[in-house]
Amino acid sequence: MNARPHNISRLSERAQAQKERILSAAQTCFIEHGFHAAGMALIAETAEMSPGLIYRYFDNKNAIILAIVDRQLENARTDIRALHHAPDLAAAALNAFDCWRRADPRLMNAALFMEMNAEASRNPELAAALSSFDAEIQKELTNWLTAPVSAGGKGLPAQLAAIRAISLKCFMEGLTARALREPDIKPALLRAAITEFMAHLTAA
Amino acid sequence: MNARPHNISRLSERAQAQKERILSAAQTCFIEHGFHAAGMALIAETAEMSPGLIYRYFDNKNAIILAIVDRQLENARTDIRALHHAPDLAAAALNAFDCWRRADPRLMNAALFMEMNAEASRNPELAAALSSFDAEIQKELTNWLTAPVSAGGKGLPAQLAAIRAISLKCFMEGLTARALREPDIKPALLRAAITEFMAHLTAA
Amino acid sequence: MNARPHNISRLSERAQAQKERILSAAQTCFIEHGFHAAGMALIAETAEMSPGLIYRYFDNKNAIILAIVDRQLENARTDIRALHHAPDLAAAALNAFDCWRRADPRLMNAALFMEMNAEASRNPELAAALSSFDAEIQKELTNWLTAPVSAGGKGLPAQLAAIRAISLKCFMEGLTARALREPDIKPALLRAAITEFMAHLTAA
Amino acid sequence: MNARPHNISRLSERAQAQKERILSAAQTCFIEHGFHAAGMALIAETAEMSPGLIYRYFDNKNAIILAIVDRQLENARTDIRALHHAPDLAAAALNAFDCWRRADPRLMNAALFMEMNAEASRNPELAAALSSFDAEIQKELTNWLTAPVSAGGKGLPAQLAAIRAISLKCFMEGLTARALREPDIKPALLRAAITEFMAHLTAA
DNA sequence: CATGAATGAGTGTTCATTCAT
DNA sequence: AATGAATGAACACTCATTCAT
Repeated sequence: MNARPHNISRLSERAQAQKERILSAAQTCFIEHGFHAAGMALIAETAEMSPGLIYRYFDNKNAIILAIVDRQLENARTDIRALHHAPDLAAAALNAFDCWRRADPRLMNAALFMEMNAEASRNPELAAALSSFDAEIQKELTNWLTAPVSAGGKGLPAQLAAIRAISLKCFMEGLTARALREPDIKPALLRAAITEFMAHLTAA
Repeated sequence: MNARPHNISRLSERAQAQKERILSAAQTCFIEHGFHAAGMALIAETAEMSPGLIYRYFDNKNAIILAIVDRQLENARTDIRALHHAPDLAAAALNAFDCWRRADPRLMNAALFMEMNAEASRNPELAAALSSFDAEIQKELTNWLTAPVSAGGKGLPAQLAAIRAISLKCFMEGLTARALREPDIKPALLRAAITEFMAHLTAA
Repeated sequence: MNARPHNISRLSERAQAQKERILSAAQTCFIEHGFHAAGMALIAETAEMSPGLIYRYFDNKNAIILAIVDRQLENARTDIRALHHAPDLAAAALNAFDCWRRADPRLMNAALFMEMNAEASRNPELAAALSSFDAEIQKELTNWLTAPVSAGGKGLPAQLAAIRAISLKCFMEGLTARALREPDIKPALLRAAITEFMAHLTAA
Repeated sequence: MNARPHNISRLSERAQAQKERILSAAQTCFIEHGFHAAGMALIAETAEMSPGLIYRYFDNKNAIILAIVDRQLENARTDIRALHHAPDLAAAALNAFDCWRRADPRLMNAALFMEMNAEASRNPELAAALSSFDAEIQKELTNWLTAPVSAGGKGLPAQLAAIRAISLKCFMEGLTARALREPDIKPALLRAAITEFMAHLTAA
């Protein structure tokens, strides 16, 4: 009766699972070796499949890179949104810092973030993805900073909110570099820096 | 008698000049194409010498990358020191932003900075260089922030200065990402964000 | 009792139909892309079946090529026979020229003819097929040229007929190359050349 | 004194010799396996060099194919010109037939001719080369057929000469196919066919 | 009978590195 | 000291063929 739809669904599920497997493997490889040094053969081996099979699911290596970036951006979006409604902003930022240090293939990762930025300066498609993501984040942050306090916002005037959003992006992205260069930074210091900055950020 | 030392010295001078020529060429190529995409043939051509000759002065491509990173860090050090004595911090930061956007082969460059960070996450030697550089900068910034106003400092207590130094590093490195992703950001907005942050940074 | 034969016959019929479907698809693909550039996936798609299924009917791609060549030769045979009884030889040759230029998947095609000849120089099986086809054509042409005029022939002595048959084969096959290299040749010129040659051919 | 020019000349000589070595190897491979089936690795091995080295002398495989075709066309041009001044046209044509059968890498070869034609239907650059060659030959043949007998020509009117040139191209190219399909054709028969056709061709 | 996911050897091409000169 | 021709392993990618379902 519904046998056919069920079958179709299962096939599609499998394809999706395969794509996921490839992306996870690719992310692991990219973090470990970089976009260029991670060869398709290594990705295939990591994904436990033949190199040829990857091309059934992705047109080429660049498509994989783009998909990875999309995934990372999606994670970043989630992080940002969590930031909005966090009762304790500083705690949320500290948690993000912790994530960045780790190499969990499902999470945003500092090294990958650097690689993405570097690669974008030569890969226009990737640059476009990052650019549109950036605009999106800017808007979201501004919305949050302008929203009335009663709605969980910070009630800042629009002009100031735009400026503060830029500041916040700078600070958070700079934190990414910290996660790479001082992964063992004294938590108390880092917390203090973040807390202080967040206080400044949301001040009227 | 002293003919030999004299000769050696002249040879050494020449060797140094050759190394310099290679590094300049390499930096130009790396900024324009990235570490991976810039081939030895291109570097050799840019340095106006044969590919083979490069290997008389550097063991391999990686050694060149290391040397370039050292050079960039030296540049960054100079920038930082200039920042200290700048009458107008915000103006200095804005100027730095401008430099990053450009691909001037003699200057620190945002894309190369990202590439360095990405590469460091796989190359321990490079990571160590960046780490020690980081510590150095942290110290220098702290010194500046703790120095009495009469000495051009900001007169902050040591504990607070350390925290603010971290903040400043975050902000400035985040600015690097901005230079890549929003090279055409409205200058007024950027200036406002920087000015505001700097005021916060040096507040008691 | 006769259920089985009946079944077998029906299966065989179906198998034949499938083979036909594959060959038609393959011919279309080969004409459009050549033997090498036409992949099994494309042939399968054109035949509206899965790649795997093709291997139930043909051992490998080469077997398909062989079968296609056989088909093309059969077409050529038919063309030749039609030529015999044509009231106007030149018109028939001109018509053939037109067919060769086109990429009609059901007709002999100039590019495919070249590819066949090229491939035959490496594939003995194919060479043998072409050779025996050639002998057959030679015989048929000779018969036609020696047959009395009353029987639609040209009434030439056997020795001369053999020579003229060779000439005709040369000319017609050369026409194939013309179809490829000068598909837009002025029809009047071509017609004149063909007419003149045909007159020479059948002269006593 | 002239040491440098001499050196330069010798280097250039070497490069030329290498190109020649590659082309000879490639031609051998192409004749034996076809343009597609002959891989760069095989060509390199045949030329007794590494695959990478080939790319110092040719941009890509297609450039090699084009160069081979140019070489073949140059040979064909020579053949055609020899045909003009031959006291015995038929003998010259028979000699050409003999060359085509052989696989001498320096001579025009029937199998390669077929491959060229087949490939041209997919390779526009190659098609253009063949097309311009064809126009050149047409002109040369027409010149010869219209030239006064006193100048070694055949003294035909221009219109007729154009038609006969087409006929000759057809016949000679058809002969190519004969060389492939009936390499062991009875020489007497072939000579008779050629002689007869040539007589027709040059008749007023 | 039929599918299409999967394989893996193969493709043309690149490039860091070496070495005879 | 300097060259640049030469290497060969690696790269991203393709495709005829197989096989579990």
